Amino acid sequence: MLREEAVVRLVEVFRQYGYDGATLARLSNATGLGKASLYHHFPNGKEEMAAAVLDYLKLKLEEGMLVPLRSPIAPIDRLLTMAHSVDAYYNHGQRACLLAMLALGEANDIFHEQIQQALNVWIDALAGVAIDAGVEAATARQRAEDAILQIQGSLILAKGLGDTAPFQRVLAALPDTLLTA
Amino acid sequence: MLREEAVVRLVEVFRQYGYDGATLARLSNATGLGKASLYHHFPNGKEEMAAAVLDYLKLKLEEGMLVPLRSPIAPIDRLLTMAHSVDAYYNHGQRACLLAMLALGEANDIFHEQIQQALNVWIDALAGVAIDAGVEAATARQRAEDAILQIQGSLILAKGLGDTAPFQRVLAALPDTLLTA
DNA sequence: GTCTATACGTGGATAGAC
DNA sequence: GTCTATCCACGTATAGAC
Repeated sequence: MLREEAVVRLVEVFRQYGYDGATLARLSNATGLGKASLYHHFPNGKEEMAAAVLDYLKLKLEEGMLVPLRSPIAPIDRLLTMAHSVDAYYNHGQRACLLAMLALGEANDIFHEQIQQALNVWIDALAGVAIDAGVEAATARQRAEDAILQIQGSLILAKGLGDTAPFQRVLAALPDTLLTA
Repeated sequence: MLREEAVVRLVEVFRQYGYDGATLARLSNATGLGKASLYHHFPNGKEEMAAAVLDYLKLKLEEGMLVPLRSPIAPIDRLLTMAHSVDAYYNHGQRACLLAMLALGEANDIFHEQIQQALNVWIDALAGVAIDAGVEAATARQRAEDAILQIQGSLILAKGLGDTAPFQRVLAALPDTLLTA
């Protein structure tokens, strides 16, 4: 099995169960690999798997966010495209965010650099759209942070309240959050 | 030791480490009680401890939010008071939220009712302030959800980015979020 | 590269003395 | 009401065969 293929399956386990909940049994099940085989691909065990997962996520954020958010179409249309992608990725608000999962717990101590970088990739890409729309750089950064923070918070409410309406509202308001005062 | 005294210490462990990370060793250390003593107070073990922690949190939310948010002072001043309390409670953005912690992981399956209720206590109290300020009920509810969602999201950014500025901005904007269009 | 088997610590939980 | 001692299952990790 290709390493990337394994990583894709590992992501889901860490996303759903968090770092502590991602047991070797679950990671083994999700990949179809025995525990010993996992150690063949990731000699440092669980910690290396999580690190690989975060590397992969950063890569995918760069591909999946930076490219569409820098396309030559109008800024508002880029944001609508992203909102659509985000809606699909989080299964309309029913899926937790891996970065939030890891950032909240102890795992943040170990993976802080990687979590920070991944968040910044996303925030920077969003801020770039606002800048393209004529927003001043510092303001654009703050609005991009607001957008991410609203997405993250709405995912918590979605899980906690069992209601994805706040998530949908946040996505619908996304162009406004970034481009309007 | 009084049960409530124990619960207060247990809260901190679940808040900091999440449900999986809250091991009996840590719960024992935090309370100063041996494992067997914990089972004397909470016969159903860890699950009962977490349930007690959530009951306690709901109680404290009712006391700590409902009362000040229904005081006879101007709505905007009630919100400023709450912002101050929230800032102190989350240690200026450096402390994770227990509800978010539990809502994101597997624990949400077990404690969903309690998590939902606690969130609703908070949201309802906030919505009440907006209603008192003349906002229509459905709009007030949405704005209250927005306020909570922004607080939760900003706490994730604070941990993930290692920067509490977004949290401070969210708190400063809180009266505006609830009372202005 | 993947497996079976295994080692070793820890987590959750209980028995029973005081 | 708290303790020490103990139990069993599971989590992480490794050895070594194929």
